[in-house]
Amino acid sequence: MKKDLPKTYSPSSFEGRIYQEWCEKGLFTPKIDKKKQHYSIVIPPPNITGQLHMGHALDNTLQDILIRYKRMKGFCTLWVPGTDHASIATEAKIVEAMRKEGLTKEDLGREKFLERAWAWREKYGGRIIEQLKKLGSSCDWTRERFTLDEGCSRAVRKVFQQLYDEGLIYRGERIINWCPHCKTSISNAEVNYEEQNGHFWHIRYPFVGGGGYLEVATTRPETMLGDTAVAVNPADERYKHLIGQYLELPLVGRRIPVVADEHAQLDKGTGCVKITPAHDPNDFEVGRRCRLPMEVVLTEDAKITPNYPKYAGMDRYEARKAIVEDLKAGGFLAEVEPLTHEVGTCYRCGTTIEPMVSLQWFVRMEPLAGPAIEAVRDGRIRFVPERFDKNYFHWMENTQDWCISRQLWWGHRIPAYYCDQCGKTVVSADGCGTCPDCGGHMTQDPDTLDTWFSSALWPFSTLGWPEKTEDLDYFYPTNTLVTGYDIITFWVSRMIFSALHYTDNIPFDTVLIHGLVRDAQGRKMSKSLGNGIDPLEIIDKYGADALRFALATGNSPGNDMRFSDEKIEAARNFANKLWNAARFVMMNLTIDGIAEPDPAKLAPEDKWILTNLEECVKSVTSNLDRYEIGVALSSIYDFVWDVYCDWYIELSKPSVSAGGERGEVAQNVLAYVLREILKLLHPFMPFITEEIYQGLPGEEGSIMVKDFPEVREDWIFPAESADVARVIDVIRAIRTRRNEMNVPPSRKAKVILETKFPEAFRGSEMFFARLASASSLELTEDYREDESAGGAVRIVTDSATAHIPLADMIDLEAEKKRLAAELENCENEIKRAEGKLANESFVSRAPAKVVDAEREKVKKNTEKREGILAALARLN
RNA sequence: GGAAGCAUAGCUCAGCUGGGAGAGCAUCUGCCUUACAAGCAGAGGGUCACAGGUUCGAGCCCUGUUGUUUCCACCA
Repeated sequence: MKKDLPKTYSPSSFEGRIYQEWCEKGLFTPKIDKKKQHYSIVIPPPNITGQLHMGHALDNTLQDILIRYKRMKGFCTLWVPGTDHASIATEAKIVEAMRKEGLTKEDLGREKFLERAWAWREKYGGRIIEQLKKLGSSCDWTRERFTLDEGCSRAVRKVFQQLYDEGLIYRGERIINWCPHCKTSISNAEVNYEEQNGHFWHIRYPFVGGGGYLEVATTRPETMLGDTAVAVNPADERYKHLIGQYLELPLVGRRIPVVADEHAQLDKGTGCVKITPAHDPNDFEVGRRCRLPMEVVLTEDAKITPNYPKYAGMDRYEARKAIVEDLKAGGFLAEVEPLTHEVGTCYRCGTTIEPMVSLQWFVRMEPLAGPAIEAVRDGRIRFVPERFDKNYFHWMENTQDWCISRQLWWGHRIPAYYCDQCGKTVVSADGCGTCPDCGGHMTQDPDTLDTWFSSALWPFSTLGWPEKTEDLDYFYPTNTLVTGYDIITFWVSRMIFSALHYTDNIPFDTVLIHGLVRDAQGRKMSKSLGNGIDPLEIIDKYGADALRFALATGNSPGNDMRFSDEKIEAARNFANKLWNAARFVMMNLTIDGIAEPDPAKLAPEDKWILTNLEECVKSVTSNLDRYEIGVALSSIYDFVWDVYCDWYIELSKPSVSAGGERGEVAQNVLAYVLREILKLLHPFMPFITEEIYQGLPGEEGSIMVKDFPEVREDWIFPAESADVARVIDVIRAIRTRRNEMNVPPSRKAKVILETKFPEAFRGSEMFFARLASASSLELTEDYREDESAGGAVRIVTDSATAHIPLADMIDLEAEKKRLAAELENCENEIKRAEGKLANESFVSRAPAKVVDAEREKVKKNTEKREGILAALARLN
């Protein structure tokens, strides 16, 4: 129903209401129609501990734009929402909260702890969902999922068992990354390397029974307690003869052999490497090759074990100090060099990780990686922008086995059971109470799985897999996955190999990668810097539409962007502009519905705006189809502001106020184009477009389920458009001239237009009156100076010369100069274009379109030159 | 040690398959022209990092250089 809009644009007054209406009408829930093509997206599930930040806002804005666009394009669309249990992050928060109460996990016990965790999830898990709603996300909330819900858990257990049965999951003692703060193993992908200042300590290891020493160098002297050998390269002439001899480990007194191993490099350090198989990944490998014993010297909180009474209980850094002191005192320390090196840290808490030998579960990656690489290589899955596939290939090709067990309680408990009596291991998705061999009691593995193990299944577990559900059948594989480049290795790659292995299908066909949202200075937003911008505050102040606009505009796939006050203000201003344009249209509407414009009745300016609209539709559509969301949006911005508002609304005013049939036609075109604009813009700015749409006369239902504009080739009118462009050119030229001469708009003046295109200007009196301060407009093909007027200002375009009798304002000399400059300009243009056209190979090789454009330039500039020369002649 | 991105107006960034460089903000000038001062009408401002190459034609493609950011990697 037609209604007038409030005078000021205040998004907070309608955004909440509109979102609620969409929900109540169930518009986010698709009706499965097998005749229609599906388009589905699964949300990258935010952590339940999380609050909406700018990264989420960007990620979800992009997804919502795609989903809304496809929905309007007639696809059966589904956007599956949900949250991630985020085992480490959540458990850490709960432990932290408990610590404030003076409690530990162990005080509570597993069961009570999990009760707390679920309560936490109850309390905070919904928070981020509410925040996504404020952003306008059109997710199907009836299908909301959680990585730890029953369905996802079943999928996880099933996958685990299948992989185990196939021999792709194994349990073994390997060196893993241990976080002494989180007290769990983490995968290689979860380790961040940071440059740190350290030292290179050179230590002398004496030979057993005297006779000199070998010098080794290490960055971690405290691990020497666990040394079980020193390695030299078998090709190293300096040490070759010493292989097989024994050294006495300083401070400990253990006899350790000198072994030969390629790991020791001739040109590095002293060429001798101390080997600590239990606390270094390389040494672990050396230990296996040389069958060395493993000596564990650190506990799970990174303190020295009781086996070394002198240092027992010291944490690794204290122990380092003490041991260095003792080495020095014992005369074993040869040298200390300063050194910067990369140190692994926990991606969650930043603590320096400790490589340790530990019994853990692993996924064998090599057999899974091959097909995953193939799917991207053969184009079944495409990264946008393409360059990220290099990233992906590199990781996939070099990936090592994935450590999936975590010493945490919050998560999917590993479905492996061990017999208390005979030690048999049973892996079963359905649980196992008694030992199939001896009937003994089975105890389930206490560990849980890496959070990413369940997220890896997300695209199909959320659709019901392993059940054969209708959703899975219809919506899978999904189409676009939208995520940041920082998460390709953690998540995207794992979804790909998981999907290929379990569902025999790709999880999605396109991965749209976006960058990070940085602050106005280009810094990463972070808690420690305190430079984070809260999207919710932005929404409160400027509206969700403005936030979405600011995030979507001027940004291309894969690139970082900065967020600043200027950007969000510009976005809000655009919303305000649209609001006011709509307000103008509605104030002037007397028709009770919007009809298809009838070409027979249209004025040239109507045809001009429709032609421009079609160009805009073309640009928006093709750019959205190529995921160029920012470019698509700026096409709309330009059309709305520079074409529709600045020109068409102004050009339509005379018709609208004149009324009658012409008035109604103009009204209808105004409203029609506005409605198409709203549809084009709806995916980007859903709230304001819906609010305005609801006020249009004769429109029923929500804009979000209307058809997206299609290009209408029959509404492109090149001839009339060119004529209107001529009028606009002349008006612009007059404005510029008047501005230069400081003539106030209040001073009206007669305009005599000398033109060879009188048809183009016929009927444009009102345009010149309103937009070029003309008191009257006279058209002539053969201008003769009215001597009594005493001279006039001449304004020359390629299609007309405007003569304006503002004799008293003219500075003759300045006028001559200006015209001379314009003439020179014009002649340069002609020379340039003619030069090009004189070039034989240009004319023969360049496309006809380009050559014609050059010819057209010559023609236009030649016409313009004539006008300028005539104007100059009159000055003398 | 490998790999990638970026370098365009004072600032922040667009620039689609190569066909005479654009926006927002900032600056300057003039306007309350009843949709909008969150606005209107104008103006100024660029050797598209540098050096070569391919091409009739290069911001765009190729090579190298410089600066910068990021990712990956087991450096004792």
